[in-house]
Amino acid sequence: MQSRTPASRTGRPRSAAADTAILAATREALVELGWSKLTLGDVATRAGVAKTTLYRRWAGKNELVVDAVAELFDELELPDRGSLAADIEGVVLQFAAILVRPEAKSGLMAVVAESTRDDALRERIRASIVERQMCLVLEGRARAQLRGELPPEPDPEESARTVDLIFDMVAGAVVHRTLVSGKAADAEWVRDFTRVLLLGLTGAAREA
Amino acid sequence: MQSRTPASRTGRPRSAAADTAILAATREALVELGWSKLTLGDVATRAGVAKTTLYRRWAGKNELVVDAVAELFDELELPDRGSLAADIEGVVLQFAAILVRPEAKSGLMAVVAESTRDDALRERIRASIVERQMCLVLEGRARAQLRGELPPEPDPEESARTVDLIFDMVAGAVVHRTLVSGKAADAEWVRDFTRVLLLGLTGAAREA
Amino acid sequence: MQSRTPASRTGRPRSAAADTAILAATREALVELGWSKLTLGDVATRAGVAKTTLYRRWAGKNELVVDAVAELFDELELPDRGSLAADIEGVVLQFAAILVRPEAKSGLMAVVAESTRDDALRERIRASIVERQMCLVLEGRARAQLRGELPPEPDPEESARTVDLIFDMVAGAVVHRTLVSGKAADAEWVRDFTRVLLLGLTGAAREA
Amino acid sequence: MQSRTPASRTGRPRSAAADTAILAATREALVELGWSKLTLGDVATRAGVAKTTLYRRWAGKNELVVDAVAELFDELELPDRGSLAADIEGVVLQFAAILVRPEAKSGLMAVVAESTRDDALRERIRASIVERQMCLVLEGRARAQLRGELPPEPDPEESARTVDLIFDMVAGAVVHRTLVSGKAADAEWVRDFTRVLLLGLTGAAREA
DNA sequence: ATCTAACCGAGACGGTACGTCAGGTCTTTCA
DNA sequence: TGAAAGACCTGACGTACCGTCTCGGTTAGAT
Repeated sequence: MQSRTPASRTGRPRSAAADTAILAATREALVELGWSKLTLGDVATRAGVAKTTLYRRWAGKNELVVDAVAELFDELELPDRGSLAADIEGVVLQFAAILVRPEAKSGLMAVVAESTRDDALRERIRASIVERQMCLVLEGRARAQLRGELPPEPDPEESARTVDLIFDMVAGAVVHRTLVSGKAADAEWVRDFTRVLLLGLTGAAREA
Repeated sequence: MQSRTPASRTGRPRSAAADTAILAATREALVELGWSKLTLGDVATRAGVAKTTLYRRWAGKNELVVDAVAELFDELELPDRGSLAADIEGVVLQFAAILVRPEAKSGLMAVVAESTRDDALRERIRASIVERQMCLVLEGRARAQLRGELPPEPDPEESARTVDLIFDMVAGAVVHRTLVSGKAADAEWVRDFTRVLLLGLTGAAREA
Repeated sequence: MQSRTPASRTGRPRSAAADTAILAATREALVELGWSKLTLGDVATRAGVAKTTLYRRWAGKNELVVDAVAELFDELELPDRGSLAADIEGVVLQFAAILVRPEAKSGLMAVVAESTRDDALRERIRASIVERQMCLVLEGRARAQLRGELPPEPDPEESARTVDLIFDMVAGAVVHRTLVSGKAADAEWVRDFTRVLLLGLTGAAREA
Repeated sequence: MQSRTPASRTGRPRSAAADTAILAATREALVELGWSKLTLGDVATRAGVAKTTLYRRWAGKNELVVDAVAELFDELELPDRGSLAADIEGVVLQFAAILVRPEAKSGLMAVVAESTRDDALRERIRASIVERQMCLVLEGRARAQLRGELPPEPDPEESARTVDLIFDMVAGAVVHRTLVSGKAADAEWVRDFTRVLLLGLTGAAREA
């Protein structure tokens, strides 16, 4: 997670319970205070932990919040709902359900904003949050190809471009709907969105 | 902009030059320092203005940055490029060109993040940034309907839903591509995106 | 008072009422806020006068408060009570009565403190507050000499020294009692004080 | 001194050197700037200490200056000079020597002025400055009674009144001479003052 | 069975920025 | 042209957090 495994074998081991408590406290503080008013001292107090313990494990607020928020996305799954459309609708609804939770709302955009000036942070976000979502896109496409709903991709390079495009379109639309427009990504919206997306994708695939 | 027009006739009037200098200084500081290290004291110094003058006009960092960033979007236009696809590609490229500028990158996501806990701020963003973009979507659709590329919408309520959807898809995809994925929304990507989007929209319109 | 009579005959004349209002407002603010929390802006507001008007007439807080407090000492008198002891007791009681008023308490010591680093201010205090008190000492001694209670002073230089001494002893004791010890200079204390002082003075005069 | 002895045994202990440095820096700043231009930020800088450290230990400027000035009076002693007159002259000269020092001059009157509106401050002054002086008066009287220069006091209540009176007369006269009249309390003045005071006291004692 | 290294809590440390406020000055409009 | 209104700059205020440090003490694994 955050530890770079300092390869120390001797000495007292770090308390595993502390990690859990700190991340939970971070989410709790995000809900109550939001990103900008969240302070590491407060998180430490909530977690019943000294501030030094916290700094020993995370470099700062950004890294801590990334880890705390990342755990929220662990619950994303892609159960087989029988069709590509149903699969997409299912995962988008799951994704939207996470985004409306205040601990995600407050923290996610903020760390993304910070990551525009901090490459290490961006990489951390990519690895612990974005990567997981990207896997779902790949998995969904593979499943659709098995079903015959999508043709097998001819060119691996173009394939990667398409996956990137789909990912940005899906994630971007849900995030924008939820956090910028401030409206719920409810079942109706998700249905409309999925229809447009799928028609576009199949149409583009037919053209090629 | 920020003034609530106190309608005072007497007394020394506010310096109009100060507003311009402050907003420019804010953008300059955003470029150099980014959102989180930007301080109002520093902005005041850069603008050659007292900190109190700044606080007299803006409630805080958030409001100031919204106004500073909003000015960047004033340059968004929708010249008639002859077809809906060309119009969309044009405006998306403009939008992406703004988003890669560091003053936008640093500030925009941050204020959006803050707005998740501050309704007044969200409304300010909507009025001064989002609204402008939404107008372009409406204008582009009207133009496409005149050209016969899109059918006139039958139901005004569904029409509004569609516009919202398009807007979230366009803005969301570009923002996600640029700020989350951290890749350029270049001509090739925009072409791919536009093709998928238009096929989806026309397909959905045909179904209905 | 504070004006250096710039001998300007033209223009709108200064409002005489303003001076009165400002000094009264200053005393009022001294009572409510004390020296350190008194602000010129607040005084101006209370007096119904613009801050600029105030600065046109006084150089700053110190000068203003000196004038405001000085007016309190205008009421000091030395009615003939028939004996030196009674005269002293009378004037000391008057002096103490002024010192317990909050507008004097708060302001007097503060401007004296400031005057330790500002000779112009010390001179202003001397001229408008101390001088008046010193006159009473001189007047009282003259009256006592007429009555035969004190011998005429032989040496003018020694005479001045004695007056200074008496003045410091009287004023100092009352001020210390009231403002440092924080106890009332009531009739009993004044009687005790006067007895010691007079016995000392007459004893010293007899020795010489 | 300023600490309320929170009796916390854990955590990093407070730096004892900081206290010394801060109080010395305060006196230095008093000499250079005087009370009104002294700022806590400047004191912190001079002491090589953070402003927060300063605020952690003292509630504000007043409390800090009281402690800084109080240390000046630690050097007051009452060596046995053989007679009451000599004892008084000695201590008064010591007292005057402290009062002419600019760090005392600037600070003492100012905190007394502030104390007229702040009972906690008055008590702090009493405990750390006035009390010490009062002890000298008591000690001097006891010594004089041993020598037979003063009669033993018959009534404890009247005794306390007399001590208070003497204290206000001595301290008040010296302070007034030095800070209000702005003249030196030199050997000659002290001799004159002591003669008058002693004649008054012995005369009053004889009467009783 | 005791080292001993790394952990833990508490909290003081030097700093930076905050948002407010007062001191003075300057620039309007009004009377 | 003075007075009122109020915006302006300067700079101190007291607070909150930052990230680091120094404590006294605890908890394992290694000797």
